[in-house]
Amino acid sequence: MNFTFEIHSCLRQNVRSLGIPYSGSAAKNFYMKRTHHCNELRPAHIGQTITLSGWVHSRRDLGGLIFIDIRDREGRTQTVFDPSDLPKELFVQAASLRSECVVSVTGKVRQRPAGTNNAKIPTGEVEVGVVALEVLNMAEVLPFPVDDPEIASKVNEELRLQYRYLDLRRPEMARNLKLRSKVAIATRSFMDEQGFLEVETPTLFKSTPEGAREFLVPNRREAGTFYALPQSPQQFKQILMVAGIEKYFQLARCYRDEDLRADRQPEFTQVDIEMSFIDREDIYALIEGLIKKVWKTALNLDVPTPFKRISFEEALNRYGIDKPDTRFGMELVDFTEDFKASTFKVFSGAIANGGVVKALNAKGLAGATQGQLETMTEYAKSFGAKGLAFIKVEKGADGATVEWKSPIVKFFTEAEKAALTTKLAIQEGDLILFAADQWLTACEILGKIRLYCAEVLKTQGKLVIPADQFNFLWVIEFPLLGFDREQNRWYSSHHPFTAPVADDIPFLKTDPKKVRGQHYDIVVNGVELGGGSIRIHQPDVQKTIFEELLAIPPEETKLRFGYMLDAFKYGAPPHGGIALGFDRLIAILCGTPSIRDVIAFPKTAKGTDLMTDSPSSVSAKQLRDLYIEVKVKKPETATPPAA
RNA sequence: GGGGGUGUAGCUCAAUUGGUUAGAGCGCUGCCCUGUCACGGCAGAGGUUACGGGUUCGAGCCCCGCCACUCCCGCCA
Repeated sequence: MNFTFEIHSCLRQNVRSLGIPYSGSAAKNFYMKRTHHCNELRPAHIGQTITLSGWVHSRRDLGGLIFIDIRDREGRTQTVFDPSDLPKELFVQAASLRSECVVSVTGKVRQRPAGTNNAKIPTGEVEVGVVALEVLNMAEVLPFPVDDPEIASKVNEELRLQYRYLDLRRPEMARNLKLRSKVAIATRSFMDEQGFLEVETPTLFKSTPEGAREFLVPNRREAGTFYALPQSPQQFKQILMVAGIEKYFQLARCYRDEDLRADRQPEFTQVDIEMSFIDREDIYALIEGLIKKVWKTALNLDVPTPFKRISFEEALNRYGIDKPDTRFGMELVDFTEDFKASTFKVFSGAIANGGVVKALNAKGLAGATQGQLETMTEYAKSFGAKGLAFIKVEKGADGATVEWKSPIVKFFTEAEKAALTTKLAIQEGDLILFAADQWLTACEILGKIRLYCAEVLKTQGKLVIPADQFNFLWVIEFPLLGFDREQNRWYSSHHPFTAPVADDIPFLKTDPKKVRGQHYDIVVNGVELGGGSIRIHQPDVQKTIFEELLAIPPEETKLRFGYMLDAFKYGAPPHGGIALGFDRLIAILCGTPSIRDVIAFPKTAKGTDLMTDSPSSVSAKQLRDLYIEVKVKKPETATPPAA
């Protein structure tokens, strides 16, 4: 009671000294400042008078006694309004509070009565006996609950994005943002310890229409010219190496105007890194150190290093994908030799055409439904295959012997069957799936099916992957170039600045397909976390790549990359770098499949922001200033003339 | 650009084969309640079944269109 008086008289004094009339507890500009966060109070605080500020998380009104849990960013604490200690009006005010009102509460920390501790929250041994309440703001009834994690996590994402400020109040979302901040800071401090400089690069850049579609920004000062938002700071960071920065990093915002996915947003953040006078090993060691520190900071886990390395070719051969999830087996097995002379023409014919036969054993999936087999067949067809060959290994009709149920087994010889049994370790209950096609296609078909089978086995409880298992992997020795049949020309598998492996340089002009790039991807649990390369630092090699292999006309090369080739003439050090997808990194650490859950204000699958309703149309004057004429117009919502 | 899924009360979901007045839990409003923490009890309000057409005696359900969200393919040097 006395304390209440003290606070109010103190407020009054403060207000008077500023010459502002004080209107009691309704004063808007001054309030009781918090002394503790809502996750802080423990038995050690018993007896202290403290102040909490935050939101009404939940209210339990027992009539003669009211419990209110106050929540702030850090946690929550139970406060008790007991009419025997309080002025009546204060108790009435407490009864009128509803979820998410903003309050400051002052009271005495006390032990909870025996048997009423709440083991679910860290502050559950104590409570605050309220002596003063200040309502800082009322809240309307919410469009969805933020206090119940079970319901809140199921709320339609559309609604969550529209009221993102409410969604972010949920402790689960607050935790994600907190972890993101911690990791960003750990990254900066690690890079600083390693001698890197954080340099900001422009986000108003030049259009370089290789690769992803760009966001364009019209230039008001010269009609018909545009900036582009960078897809990555690639060129700038290489120029910084020419500039002698030696070790650069940046938490860089990047923009790509491509369709979205759960793990792709039109703007995203990458940990962008570049170093001079290094080779691939230096990058591996640096990133392994960074990951170690990040995992320790975020999850208190010790990540073993160095990471395993696997070549692109081996990754495809064993897992059918260049970002393998190695937390489970089900590897692909090659049967090209075994079926070379098979009477089953689908197999032997593919081999005669220069293709391969591969198979995988989905252990325990013999009971696959017709629908599941159809889904897998669709995957195969999407790669151009005619169908999907399979064998269900099940108990025979007699209940004792094991039978291979499949439309194709009748074509197999005993030797072929024996090869399958041995190499795939076939047992009752297995499902064997085949791909017979060109090497890459066959691998990719089974790679896709392998992941699908794992999903099915997971839902059936036959495959269990611990949540804290992180299989890091370097994928290396990618082909430098791919060939586009339709356009009849070579393209960079990654980007045109990637240096060829030194031993392969002679093949550049004779057999480009054979040239491996000094490129590396860092993969964890089937997710591509990042990638990079040692760059070309000799202008003549770079020119060869641009003009002879990528067949970009010299004038165009000059127009688009001239400044870079120029820079390289004046002493470019050997250099290389890497970029890690920061949003994906945080999503993995948070255990969520969608990066929207780790971005404060993400966009929907159509690239809109439901809270601000952007993108939106602009005024005719704005368009005129930018020399822009809009040809296709969205029908405007007609404003009815005023009555 | 293409394929799949979803859309019913403020929220999460039901609604048999197309058949009476579209239900439940939570939330909300009112009343009661001094140890709750998913408080409890009683009562009540709340619906253009996303939207626009169509078929039918009759549509939440079937058909066509359209919008939004979502997952995937293409795309993402």
